[in-house]
Amino acid sequence: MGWYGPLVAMKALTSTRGVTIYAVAERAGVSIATVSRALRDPGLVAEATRARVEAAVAELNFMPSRLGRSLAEGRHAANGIVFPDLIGPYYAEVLLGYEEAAADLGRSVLILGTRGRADPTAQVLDLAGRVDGLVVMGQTVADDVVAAIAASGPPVVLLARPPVAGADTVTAENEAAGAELARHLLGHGYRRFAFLGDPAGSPDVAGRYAGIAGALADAGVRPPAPLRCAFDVTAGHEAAVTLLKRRTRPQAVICANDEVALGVQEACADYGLDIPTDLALTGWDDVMTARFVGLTTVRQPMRDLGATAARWLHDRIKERTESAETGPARTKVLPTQLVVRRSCGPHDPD
Amino acid sequence: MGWYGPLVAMKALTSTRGVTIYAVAERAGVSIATVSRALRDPGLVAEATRARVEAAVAELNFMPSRLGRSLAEGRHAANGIVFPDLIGPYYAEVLLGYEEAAADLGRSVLILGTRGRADPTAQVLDLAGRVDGLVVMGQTVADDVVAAIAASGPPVVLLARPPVAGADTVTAENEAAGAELARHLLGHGYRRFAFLGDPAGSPDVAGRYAGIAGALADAGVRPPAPLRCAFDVTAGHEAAVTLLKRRTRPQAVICANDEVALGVQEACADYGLDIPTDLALTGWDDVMTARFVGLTTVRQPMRDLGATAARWLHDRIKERTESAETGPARTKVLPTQLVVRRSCGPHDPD
DNA sequence: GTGAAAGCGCTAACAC
DNA sequence: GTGTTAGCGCTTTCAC
Repeated sequence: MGWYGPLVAMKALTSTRGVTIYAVAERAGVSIATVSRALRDPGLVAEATRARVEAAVAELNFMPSRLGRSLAEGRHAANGIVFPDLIGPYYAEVLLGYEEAAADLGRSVLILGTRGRADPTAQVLDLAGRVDGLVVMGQTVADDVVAAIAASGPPVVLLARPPVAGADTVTAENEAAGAELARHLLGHGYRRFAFLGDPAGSPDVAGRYAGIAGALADAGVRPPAPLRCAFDVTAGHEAAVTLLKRRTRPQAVICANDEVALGVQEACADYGLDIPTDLALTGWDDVMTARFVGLTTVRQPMRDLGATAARWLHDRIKERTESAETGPARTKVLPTQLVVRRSCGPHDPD
Repeated sequence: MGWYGPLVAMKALTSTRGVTIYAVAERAGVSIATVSRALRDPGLVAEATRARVEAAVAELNFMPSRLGRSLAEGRHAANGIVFPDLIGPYYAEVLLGYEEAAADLGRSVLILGTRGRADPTAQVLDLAGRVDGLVVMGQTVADDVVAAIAASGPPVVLLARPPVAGADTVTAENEAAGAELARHLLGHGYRRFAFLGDPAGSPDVAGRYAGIAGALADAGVRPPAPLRCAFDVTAGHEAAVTLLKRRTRPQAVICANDEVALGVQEACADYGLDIPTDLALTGWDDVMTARFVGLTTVRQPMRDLGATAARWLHDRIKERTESAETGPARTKVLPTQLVVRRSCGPHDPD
């Protein structure tokens, strides 16, 4: 904005803290209204006046207060995003896509991780009061909270979470990809499966499991009950230990995400089991490690998820600003892609 | 705060948008001052009055405006953080540590990625105007901008970046760990080294290179000139291709971070070179993939970096609020740890 | 082209 | 214990 001229200049006069528009006006010998105009639309002010204002701004090192401005304008020029956690590459990538797109649209980004806190409601509501629009990911707050915000707070876009009335929703394809993955494994000849992950813990996982179970059932194979575990390497490792102790061992282990699969891989190493010879293994997300260890997985467009959410939010905010009609809630499902590597078994080199 | 009772309630009366403290006061039959008191220090208000206020708050679904509150209080209750990028696990982990600690201290977090934009100054200054304290990481903005903010804006804590007058600094140990790494490799018997990464592009890398070069020189080995490359897998891959074309091949390749090393590993696979037989390889950071591919590296306390910065910032903010004396700038170097795995060569099983 | 003044929604003296 | 009122720093009619 204004004060990037004599950067290493003054800090005297008004004791530096809080150089207000009044000080600038006084120094320039004009009214605060003129200063405001000169700053936000120089065309409205006479050449000479503007020069004086600019000089005063530079000399006083003036930076308009965002708070004052926002209060007067009735907007924050900021967006928020709520995510369950930041552990693992998935959320970081989504966040990256979101921040990038939001910044391009000239908006600051506020983040809030709920990391399984008992009741993040208060924090989410607080966040809602700081932004012009809010993205809510996965299992972070209850539907009624989302609905309440969407109804009487800023617009909300849901990410990787089932739709709620009044909010747009962006997700990645889960069910069809799950089915495709299952069919691929069936093609390898496997008939005994295990599923590691908690469908109840995440809408995404629920979708993946549904697709997998459906495809297996269609092939006359009884879908495995999910072996519930958290979303990280340690949980996967532990779940695998449980699994490997059972009397009949599965031929293929399908995991809710890549990190769980990596935990399984660790456990197999401990037990002297070779992947894929002794056990086929698949993950989900296609994080960097998956590529380096040859893990078969399903790639999600993580950055795109974030970027799409940012753009949709922007639409809604504009809609409101221009007091246009509020369009109906939108839904978008971004495509995912099966990535076959060596962990699911041998393939003909073609 | 107030309005989490009848969540799915009203949205009428004041057209839902902007239920102010005046509306609550009117409905409760009291003054706005009383409403304010009832909300922020119930003890100051008579039992019966408070009940009426609370009822009004609930019925109107009132949520105090952050903007109004912040303007009156003269604080944002928010912290900011500026980072070069969010690609790769490193920054995400630091951010995680920061957000977590900040949230525990009751502060919201604003993020800003500069991702190599030409001049992020304006954005950083804008951010500075939205927060009570700011963390600035690595190579994002010039020193004079940092100094200007620290002098006449909110307190600043520097992260993974050389000290600037007026700001605290938190970094991870680089030089000593670099030396230790180099000595370890010398212990393997290697004498021909390569260094992949750009010391000029990051203070961290500069420190690592300095430590490595020093230790090599001490051992009578001429330090390699850095083969400059960016901080990601692709860059590492490309740099490795250049390197492997040279007439004399190094015995050990030391990389500025893990992702560069992973790129080298890829390139070696393409060239049919085995690690560590044909080439020893090391990274830096100890990201998840490093563990799974057996990469020797140096572990950084990434979350701790973020958490420490958050706490220091909190100290400074409190200092200012309580108009206490401003203590002298602090500096902290968090310890790092050499993690030896198979990529640097065979070790005696002990 | 410029100034005066009315807010934006809240907090905190200061009275009563 | 409660009400009045003066800001907090800016934007934006409405006059001149």
